[in-house]
Amino acid sequence: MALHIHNSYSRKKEIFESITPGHVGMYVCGPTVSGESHLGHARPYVSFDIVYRYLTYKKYKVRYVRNITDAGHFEEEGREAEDKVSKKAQLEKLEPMEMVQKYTNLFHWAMKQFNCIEPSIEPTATGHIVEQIGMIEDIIEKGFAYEVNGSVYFDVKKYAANYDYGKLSGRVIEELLDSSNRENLTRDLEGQQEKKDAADFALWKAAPAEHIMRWKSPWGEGFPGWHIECSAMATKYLGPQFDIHGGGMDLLFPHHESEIAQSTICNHTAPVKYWMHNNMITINGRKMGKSYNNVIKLTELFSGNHPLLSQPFHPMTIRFFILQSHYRSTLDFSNEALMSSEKAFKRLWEAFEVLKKLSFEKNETATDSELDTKINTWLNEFEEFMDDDFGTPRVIANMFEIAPVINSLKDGLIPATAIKSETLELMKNKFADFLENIFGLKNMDESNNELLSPVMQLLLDIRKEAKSKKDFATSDKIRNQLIEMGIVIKDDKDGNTSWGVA
RNA sequence: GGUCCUUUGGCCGAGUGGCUUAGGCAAAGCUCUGCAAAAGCUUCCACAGCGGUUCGAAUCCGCUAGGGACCUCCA
Repeated sequence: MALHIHNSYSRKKEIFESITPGHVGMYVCGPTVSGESHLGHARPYVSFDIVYRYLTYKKYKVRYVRNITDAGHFEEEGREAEDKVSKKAQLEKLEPMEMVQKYTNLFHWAMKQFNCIEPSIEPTATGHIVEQIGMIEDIIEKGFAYEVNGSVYFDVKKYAANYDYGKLSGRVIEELLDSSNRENLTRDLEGQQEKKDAADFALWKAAPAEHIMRWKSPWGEGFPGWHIECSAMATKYLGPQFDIHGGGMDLLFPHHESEIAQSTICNHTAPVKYWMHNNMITINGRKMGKSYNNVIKLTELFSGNHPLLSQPFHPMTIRFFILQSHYRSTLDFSNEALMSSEKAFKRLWEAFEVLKKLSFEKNETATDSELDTKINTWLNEFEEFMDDDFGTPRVIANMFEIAPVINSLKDGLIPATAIKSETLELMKNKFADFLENIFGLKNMDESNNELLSPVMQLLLDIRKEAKSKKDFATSDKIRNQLIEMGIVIKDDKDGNTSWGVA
């Protein structure tokens, strides 16, 4: 089965065929670094990390571009028409670039915690003012934008007369153009008057005097409009047409719709072959976002320092939590759900560790051919499920089918001869490929360091001796005290004892 | 108000026109164990309501009810 991707543009699953054989160009809308990332931000970056990793697994050479929006998104229709970044900077008494750097660093740190692979190129909006201005000039020249009082607007009505504006987001153009249909626009919005039509959007905004971030342009000092950076940078690094553009569903309109319009005018072609949108993370059924005041920041999640959290959560728990649902479904967050994921992930990972150590003599025929066949089916479905629009939850379900088999093989509850050696090898390969390489998961327990291991071994030896003398007071003391320190020891069936962090 | 989406067992979450017992967590029982923990086995068989299409629907269609997203910065 070939890879199928749900294309938001057609609202259907389509067979994935890259524009250039063997290569994939992928652009994902990155963070606005005017504040700390929260749980909601984790979803797209983990989801598209999986896409990136899976495409790589499928032998594609992927150029993965993810921008940093450090010029801020401008509230072009906002009450005070001010730059989010500059406003907060004043509150915090920081240089705008200092603050932007701070949150960029924090974002990178969080991505590393999540074990997300760095994008191939991570362009910044401030670093591409020239390209953005160039693109705007081009659009004006082609007659699809106009200047008013130092600002430049895209002429949506003219565009819509020639192209399919609104298709991606399912908008009806007449409705957008007829402002009386939109209650929100009955408010008195600044800057609205200078537009030819309410549906027009800004390509360039003249900067008010108090605006800190500003650049010279053919239209005076100002700053780039809301959508142009992605069009400019995607075009620069991926060309006029590229394979995948990703982002959150909330960006469908107007952001991505506008991107299509801008790029189409400049490049005479629709920019993106496959649009992918991840769904939102909700909390008590409501989207997590600043406007709802229900944000849990990543630092709070990792530290457990939040009223809704009973404990800290490891980044891998969160990653696993995200993978347990499909990227196009809403995912409802709760402390309980995360605790459940933590436990599940631990169990799965331990089974994986056990699997890596299993080694049996060569066995050409399975005495339990039914089991052997089942395992092979489960394993082969890994790729089949991923090919079906990245069905990570189903892959995980299959892994949990196999986990008891692994543990039983280790404990001898299932004899080694039950399955073929090659089946065991396939298990090892598939688990390593999918858990580590594609899902990007890794061990939560990093305490297995060189200093601690021999010390633990010593303790376990002493305990073993005590047990053999039926000195349970000593053996229990060791076990209980270790538990207090957060280390759990487990007596295995083969007489050995393993340990790990609780 | 407009457009679109969604509604699955105690909780989280896949899934599809006719055996998937999806899976996880929680709970209960059992096995193992000096006792634990871990592990294994077993139990818990849901698909908002009402109609319709069909030989057959949780899965398709319609209506009703609830929830949500977007229309404004938003992952």
